[in-house]
Amino acid sequence: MKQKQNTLYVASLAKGLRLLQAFDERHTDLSLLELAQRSGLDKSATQRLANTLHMEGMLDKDPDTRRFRPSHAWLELAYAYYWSDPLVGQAIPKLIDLAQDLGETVNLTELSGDHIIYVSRLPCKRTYFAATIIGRRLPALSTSAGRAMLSTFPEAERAAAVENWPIKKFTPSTTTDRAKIRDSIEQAVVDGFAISTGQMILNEVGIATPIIGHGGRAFAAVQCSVSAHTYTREKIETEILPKLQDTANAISPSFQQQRGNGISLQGGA
Amino acid sequence: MKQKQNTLYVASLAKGLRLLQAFDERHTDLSLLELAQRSGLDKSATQRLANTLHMEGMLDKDPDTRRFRPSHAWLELAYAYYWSDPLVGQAIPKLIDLAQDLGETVNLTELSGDHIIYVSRLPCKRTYFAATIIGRRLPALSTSAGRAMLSTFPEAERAAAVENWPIKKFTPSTTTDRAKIRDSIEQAVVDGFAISTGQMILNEVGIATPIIGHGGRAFAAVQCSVSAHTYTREKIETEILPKLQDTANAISPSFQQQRGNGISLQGGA
DNA sequence: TATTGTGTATCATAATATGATATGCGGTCA
DNA sequence: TGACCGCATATCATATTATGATACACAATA
Repeated sequence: MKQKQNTLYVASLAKGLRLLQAFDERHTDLSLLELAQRSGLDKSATQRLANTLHMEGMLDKDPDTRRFRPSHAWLELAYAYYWSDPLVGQAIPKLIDLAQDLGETVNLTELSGDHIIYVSRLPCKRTYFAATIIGRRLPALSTSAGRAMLSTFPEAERAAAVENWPIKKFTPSTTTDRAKIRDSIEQAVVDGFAISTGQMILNEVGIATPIIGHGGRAFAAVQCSVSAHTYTREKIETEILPKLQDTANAISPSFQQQRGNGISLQGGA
Repeated sequence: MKQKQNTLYVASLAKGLRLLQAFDERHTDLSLLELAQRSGLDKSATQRLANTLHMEGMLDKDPDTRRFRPSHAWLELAYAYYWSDPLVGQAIPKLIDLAQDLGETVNLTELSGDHIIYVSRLPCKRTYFAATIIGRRLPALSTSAGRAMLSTFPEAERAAAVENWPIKKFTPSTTTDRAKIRDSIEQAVVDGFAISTGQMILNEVGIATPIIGHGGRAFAAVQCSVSAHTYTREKIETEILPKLQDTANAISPSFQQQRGNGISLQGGA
């Protein structure tokens, strides 16, 4: 295992973290060997590290199948995160009101490097599972929320992001043409909001308004997802947008701190 | 640092985890020295471990104040947890419907040792912050959800739990008399649901129905919190309870796996 | 300017993690 | 039934890796 430079880096800890990150939507429970394969560690190391994580309550272990799974401790970490994020406390009451008012699913998203992450979600209607749980990361360029945030950035940064940030194709109608994405963002600069259709799921419309923070830049957005079957563009602009913008504007002034732009805060390479 | 037995336990990893667990509702961001104090590690160890966590993206670091904070990665872990918990996928759609139907806050809780933990929350009205975020752990005996789950346990285990499990006083009206808690649970055995008043917050009423799992035992519950000012006991029993029970019953049959009773799954001591 | 409380960097030492190897255990197939 | 296979678990000598005392840097305060 490569030592990342030296003496200020505890490799064992990093390896242990790699084990945690081996779990995702497609890998919900893992055997020892699977864990070893997914983490790239050898059998012995995996054994010791997984055992340690189990002892410390970070991994559950099925006594019959001997397979490991995320433990409740993972939710406790999320709990601690929420208290530490100054935006969440300000936003949640207003988001609750908004969701009840609209009767549609409302999300709070933050910028995390070149992705957005769902920090808080208030589902009001049944949808697919991934749309109901927090912590999901998506390429910023492919989401209404990401485009809304980017629209508050200086022109040069917007251009750089459009050019370099990753894109992923989720549906046949996901936009992979960066020129079109640029247009969408530039439109958001004018409008103050962003709309995207069918980027993640067919016939799903996302509407997002930026939460303006430090220096006029937005690192968060209020987002709403509705069905294209029940909402026309006009209906969205008259019924949803004003309330969405009011909510974002109401959150903005009470939130002064910058966070999570992924350049200054994150270390490593 | 004591080596927990030997050779199958990586102390550095455990120490790193202790650093993560140093963050909670009262400690949202920590300096290096605070981190050292709260984790019980010396300055050098803390420095190396915190630096590693930062490099790996598990801790954000404010470039000005040099203080550490939980990173978005903590939410990603929660995301992975949700996929791994077989109950959540079954429950969420039904909980959404329930919350919309009732217009009141609905929670999904699971048993985690002798505590309950909020796994999913669907707030419909403004409340205090801690009631809106997932991952909160509370002593099972002090909650309607915990009592509802316990009511499905064999008599001997119920008795043992009432006697030994922890209690914490949150409000002046939190019940600390274990005899009364026993009565409350025995009543739930008969009724099939549990109600508690003012345990966490004054004038807050909690109503919970167990989600029956493996072998008739419940390790999860559907819970609803309402204000005693707007709901009488009768109103709760007629308007809320039937729907709550329907939801719990609808989830139960589709959920066969046992999880998280905290005895068989957790290791260590 | 001196001082205190921080964060950061360095380094010799030994304690700690390493990973090859061996054992145990439960299935599956002939 | 017996041999086999896959996987989890245990062991142990080795040197790689973490250790923590110490020294330095920097900012805020007095």
